Amino acid sequence: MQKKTIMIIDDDVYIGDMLQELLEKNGYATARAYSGTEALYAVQNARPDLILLDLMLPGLSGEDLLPKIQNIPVIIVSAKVDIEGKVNLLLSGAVDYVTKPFDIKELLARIKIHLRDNVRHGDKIEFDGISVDLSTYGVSVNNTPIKLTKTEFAILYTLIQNPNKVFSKDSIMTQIEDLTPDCEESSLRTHIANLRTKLKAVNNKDYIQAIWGIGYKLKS
Amino acid sequence: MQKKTIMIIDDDVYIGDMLQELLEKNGYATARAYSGTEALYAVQNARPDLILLDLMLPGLSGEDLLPKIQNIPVIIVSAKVDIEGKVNLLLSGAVDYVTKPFDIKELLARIKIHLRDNVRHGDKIEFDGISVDLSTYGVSVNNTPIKLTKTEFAILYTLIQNPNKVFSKDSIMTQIEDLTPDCEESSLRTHIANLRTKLKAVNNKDYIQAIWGIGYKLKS
DNA sequence: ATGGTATTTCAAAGATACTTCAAAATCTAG
DNA sequence: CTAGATTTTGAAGTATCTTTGAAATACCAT
Repeated sequence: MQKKTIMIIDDDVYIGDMLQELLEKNGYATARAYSGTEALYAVQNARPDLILLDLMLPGLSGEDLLPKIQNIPVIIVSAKVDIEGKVNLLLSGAVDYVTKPFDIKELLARIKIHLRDNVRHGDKIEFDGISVDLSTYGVSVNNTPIKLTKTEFAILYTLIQNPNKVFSKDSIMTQIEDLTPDCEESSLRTHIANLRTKLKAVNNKDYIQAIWGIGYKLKS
Repeated sequence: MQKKTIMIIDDDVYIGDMLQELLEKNGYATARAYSGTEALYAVQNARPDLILLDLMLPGLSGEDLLPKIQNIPVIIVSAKVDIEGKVNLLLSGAVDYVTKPFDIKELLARIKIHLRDNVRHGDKIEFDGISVDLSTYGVSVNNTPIKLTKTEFAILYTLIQNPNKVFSKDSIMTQIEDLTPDCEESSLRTHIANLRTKLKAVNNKDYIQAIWGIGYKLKS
């Protein structure tokens, strides 16, 4: 899988370097910007997957920059006093914030959440046109509702937690064993086949890919 | 329109304050409770339209509090919930959950959804042509009054709290057990059937849908 | 290429859950 | 106490889901 790019917008070189090193050690590509005005330009060029934004910036301030960034998740990284009006920040486009000095693990965890390739709205998860809602047991593909049995639902729900991740047959069976305690591999194969057919019926796309000798994954 | 009241049940003052500020900026009235036991009392007094509930509470835990809250949509706000736990929470009355750290916009979106599912005027709830009035025990479909037994009323009243949400048979039986303490599954099935028939008589629409192996829901 | 193995597909049998129905038991109002 | 309404129960019928196994196909290594 291709590396995700995270842009660090901070005029403090020391902190910026530290963040950059941290992120690269954790498998992300990075880009930097040191002022608000520069950032505005750099975002267009680098097209990062996520932005870490310091509020205290020379030139255009972080608060002013924020509304100009569209469609890229922004995490505010700033001193606590700056974040007094945090609600306003969240309303003007930030997806999250962490205060300096920050906990490294927490920052990484939040980055991970906002980089997910599936989208969660509470009990509803969406991925590449598939929507799965746990509270209504409703599933739709491209907004067309489809009807699944509870086992098929459980399998899809398992796979969509981590799109593109390969699940072994055993791990899938473990996940759904509360529902179907005596589900053998042969049954699972049939359930997968049925699930495939139902998903495919909408837009003729085969979402479920078999990884030979390993298991299955939900592919985009 | 009158402001909707949202009750925040969380012992973490920092998070609670943040939520309160956020909600009030978005036009909601708020109420607070800081422990499970306090919440139990406060819910009766404030009669909120929706509740945000943290699971880790001093005194009565969130899991224990949940079944005691009736007829008010509850969104679980908690650090970690596994899939197994989610299903149990949803089946025991929660309408949704968000995990910390959460995305503010998603939380607001979820709140909005659960506040508008059905329309409440005091004791009266309406959904898709069905009107249920708790104070008079009156029910009508497309303005045609129909006569329900008190058990049928209780079942419908449970379902209409959260249209489209699936209720397990157990959770329905729990909701109505004050009226009918020894209601077995077979009885419930008959009540559902009778309720169906009466609702259907007006406009030939089947409002109650069985989700095979899971439970029932009121569908639009 | 060829053999061995894994996956896909298919149909049918088996298991389970739901609906309907009628009768018995219980409750309630007068 | 009685009549009517409500609730419970169980059984028959129906619909749906799950499992199974065998045949066909696809994949991998030698």
